[in-house]
Amino acid sequence: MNNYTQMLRNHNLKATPQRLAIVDMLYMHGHMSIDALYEVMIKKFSSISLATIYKNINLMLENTFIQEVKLPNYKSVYELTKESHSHTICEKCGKINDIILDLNAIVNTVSTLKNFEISKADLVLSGVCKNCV
Amino acid sequence: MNNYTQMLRNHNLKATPQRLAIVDMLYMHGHMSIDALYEVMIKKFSSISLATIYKNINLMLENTFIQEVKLPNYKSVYELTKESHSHTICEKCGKINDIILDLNAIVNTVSTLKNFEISKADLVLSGVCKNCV
DNA sequence: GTTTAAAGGATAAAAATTATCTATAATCTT
DNA sequence: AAGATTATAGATAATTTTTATCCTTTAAAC
Repeated sequence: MNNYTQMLRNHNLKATPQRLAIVDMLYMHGHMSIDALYEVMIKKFSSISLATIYKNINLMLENTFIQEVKLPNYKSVYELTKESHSHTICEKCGKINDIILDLNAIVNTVSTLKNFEISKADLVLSGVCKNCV
Repeated sequence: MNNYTQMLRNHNLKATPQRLAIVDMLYMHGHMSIDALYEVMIKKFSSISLATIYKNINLMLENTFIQEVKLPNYKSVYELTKESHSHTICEKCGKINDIILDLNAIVNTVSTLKNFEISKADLVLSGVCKNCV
């Protein structure tokens, strides 16, 4: 039994082949839209329903097994939950990357300045990656 | 002729009453979803079509007269284009606020570290505002 | 005022997402 | 390991969201 099986069960999710494949795809690709996910899944499960993709994505979101990443000008993508991080997106090639940044200074500033208790900071940096300049 | 009339024309948009009202609503409310906008607009223009809202929002986006703000767990909201800024959103009351933060340190770090030319930084801070603690 | 080009409203169409229902498969119990 | 239990997959319909079309009206230019 691989580790995703157990991880899914720990989140009260049955480890179905479809689900394991979704998790596997997200792990391999890093970030995927619903469409992209359906496209790769249909290759493995020729009769998979789009509803199954949606249902599973929503369930996994509720169980914080995965996270939604909202991007300017693009559709949302989904990724496995991991250490808190930010994202870069290349406006030329569309490549999305994780990047771990220390946002403590900013978070602290806002907390004290505005009396706003921050629980989460979502940062997306848009631009041009080194391969596209 | 008020200033929005001229501003719309500068963006090659005819200054129709509906458009002026949309701009006015965005100015007054700061951030509005499509639904919220339609709700207030129907009060002024009892026969306005939802399509008109969508068409205008999309046109104004293309002309960068307004900006879309994508928020975790919420629908997108729209705001008049102004000086670059970040957002806070209260998880209790849903209130969205603008906040001007200096992200230069972070932007520079990423630029040099990852060779990524940043053109835009979208930051949303989720948490609890001072009124909701 | 007349012309013209764009925009509004009504509506249909398309796209995206969610709900329903039944057979099946995963997990639990023994 | 076999049977009982429960959640899930798939098919499909329904709903929601967004866009397109078509014709009439209106803003802006002359």
